Amino acid sequence: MGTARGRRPPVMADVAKEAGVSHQTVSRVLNDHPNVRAETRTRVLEAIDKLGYRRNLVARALVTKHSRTLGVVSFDTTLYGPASTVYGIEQAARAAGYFISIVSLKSIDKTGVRDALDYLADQGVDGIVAVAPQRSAAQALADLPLDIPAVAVEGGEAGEVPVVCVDQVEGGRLATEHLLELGHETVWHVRGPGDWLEAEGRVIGWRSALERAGRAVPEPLAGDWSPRSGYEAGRSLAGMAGVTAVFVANDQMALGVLRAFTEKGVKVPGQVSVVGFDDIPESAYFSPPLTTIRQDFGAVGRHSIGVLLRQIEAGGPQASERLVVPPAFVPRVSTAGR
Amino acid sequence: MGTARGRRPPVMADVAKEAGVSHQTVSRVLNDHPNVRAETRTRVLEAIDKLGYRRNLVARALVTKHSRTLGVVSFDTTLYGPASTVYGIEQAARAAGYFISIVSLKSIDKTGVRDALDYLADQGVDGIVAVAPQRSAAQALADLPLDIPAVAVEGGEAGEVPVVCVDQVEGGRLATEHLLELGHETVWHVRGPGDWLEAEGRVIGWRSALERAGRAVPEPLAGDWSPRSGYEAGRSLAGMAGVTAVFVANDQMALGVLRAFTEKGVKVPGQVSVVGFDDIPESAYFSPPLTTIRQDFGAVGRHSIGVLLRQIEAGGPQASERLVVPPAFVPRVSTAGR
DNA sequence: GAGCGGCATGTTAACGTTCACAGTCGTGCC
DNA sequence: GGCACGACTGTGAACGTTAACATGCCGCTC
Repeated sequence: MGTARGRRPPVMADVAKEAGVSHQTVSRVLNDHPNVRAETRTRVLEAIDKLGYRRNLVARALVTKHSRTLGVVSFDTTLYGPASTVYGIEQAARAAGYFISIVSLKSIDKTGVRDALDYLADQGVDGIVAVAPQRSAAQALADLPLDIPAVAVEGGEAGEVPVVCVDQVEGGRLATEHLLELGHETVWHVRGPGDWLEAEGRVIGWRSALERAGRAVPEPLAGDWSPRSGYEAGRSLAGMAGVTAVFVANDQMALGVLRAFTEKGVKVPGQVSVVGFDDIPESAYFSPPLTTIRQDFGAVGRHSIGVLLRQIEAGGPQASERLVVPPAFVPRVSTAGR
Repeated sequence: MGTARGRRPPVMADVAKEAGVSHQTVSRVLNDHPNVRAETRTRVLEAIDKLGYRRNLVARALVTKHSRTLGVVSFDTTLYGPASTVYGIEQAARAAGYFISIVSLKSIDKTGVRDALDYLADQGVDGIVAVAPQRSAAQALADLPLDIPAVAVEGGEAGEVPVVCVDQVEGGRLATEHLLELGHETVWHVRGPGDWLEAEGRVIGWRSALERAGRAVPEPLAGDWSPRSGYEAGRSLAGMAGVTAVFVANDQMALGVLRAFTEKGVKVPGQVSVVGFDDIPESAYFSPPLTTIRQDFGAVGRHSIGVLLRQIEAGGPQASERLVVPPAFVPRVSTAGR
């Protein structure tokens, strides 16, 4: 019928007039306020439907001071790990009725983190999830005086902000113990970049497993998560005597190691056993299929949103907590007994 | 210097009082309005600095009707392609001073797309980038009466909305011609899922190259992008006579094909040559390193934001355009002459 | 039947910004 | 000396929503 006068989208007042009530009653209907007569409610809903009214969330945010938007700070969302984490976060947030605003950082310096957080704070997010896998990022986050609820994912020692992470140490231990149980004398390690907490945790797990078993602890080889760095580590390892088992800190580097071994004629798992980390979708089809440690990114996302929302509902930073998600061992064919 | 902590954050009026001017003058300084005396400007800036004032973007958005936020709709951002595209979009948007709100869809039905767009529209985004690689998604987008500027990435035939995409047909052609030039009689194809426009484009490029050369066009094998489906296709191909060259629609499936060939004892590139698509970071370290077609996701992201911003600045949908990014051929060792 | 409490609704005032308009100067020109 | 004009600044009113308070009405209690 004669509804749309002008092109301007309808506002609450238009609905109110159409339904013959006040705009406040419309607001009440929209916010499920209990004290509205059923008959009035349906009349309002009909008017809303008829006019195609949509509530203006910006105006709402202005007065409530809640935008129902969560900020996410991340690094290189092209990598499988961060991408999966962010995906998990996004799904969990949307399920809870929140929007997600994302900032992907290239550089990891303190300024970058500070800028990203400011940027999000400016926009009026209700809370922030920081995927902070590097020591420097975690540090920057911890140092920042935050007036907004926040959660660190894969962040370091619980400081001000609660942390949700996968138990990297346990993962490193699982991988190493598996290799030791197969009868290997010791286990070599290709580690991730020094600044990454995940890399650190895996090293710790690996070392502690070796030490507990009373085995020699070889010097870890340095990698940067890329297949290329794994390839180079693999070339080194292939030339060394006595290497029969390698724990590589992620699947991509493990691929590089496998490649190097193939080129050098080193048989996997015949001569050397290899364990990766992450369980990327590809690793089941490496040559040979890679034994690895799986991280449940979905769970990490859900937990981080859970912790964050609890904080928001409580109206401010809570007692800082640390939630640890266990990793899972995924046996395939790249490992074998001595 | 000392921001008053614990107090209500300062607003424009506070700054105005501090600087001894009106709130409007503060607004002018903030918006780089020309008619402000230099001395006044510095006084205002000092007051801003002193109070630690930050402009409330929500209030600003309410009156200007511009949120400086762009919405992104995507599917399974866990996959390398979508993840990279979204990353490119995010970087380009931020460089242009825009925020990014993301919705990752699981299901691809029309309702899902509609809901996602509504969700973003509610939030007051200034424009929408839809990563719509499936026919159904592109269709849903085209059918929707959008009152917001939008761009489709990897969307189909240019309908109402402009499209930015990689030239998939050209990519398929490049891969196929490369194999033909090496002397192969014909080229087999493991295609992506039927609903995906990218899969379709690659099939078309492959077929047209074969037809132009007057070669037989084998029935393509169906895949779903996963390494597993590639593995199964590979097992089939390994059992067929006369297969010497295979063009696989993405690198992940190519990995599965390589794995199947390895298990069946089929030598690559000795007996069969394989070409992939995407150039994921891993593919240089497959066994053997994979010849493939690279997509420039960064360029796609930049272009889509460019097109979208042009539309926004023009104040509404423009003449629909179609921007095509060329793919690049990346030779490695998985292909060889007959 | 006066008083009271709860329900259903309306009225008015925020929220913090920008926009439209209205001043107030000082300057240059005839 | 008056007048127009431009530079600079201030005033009031939006924007569309929710919060706080006010108002009427009904039924119940004493």
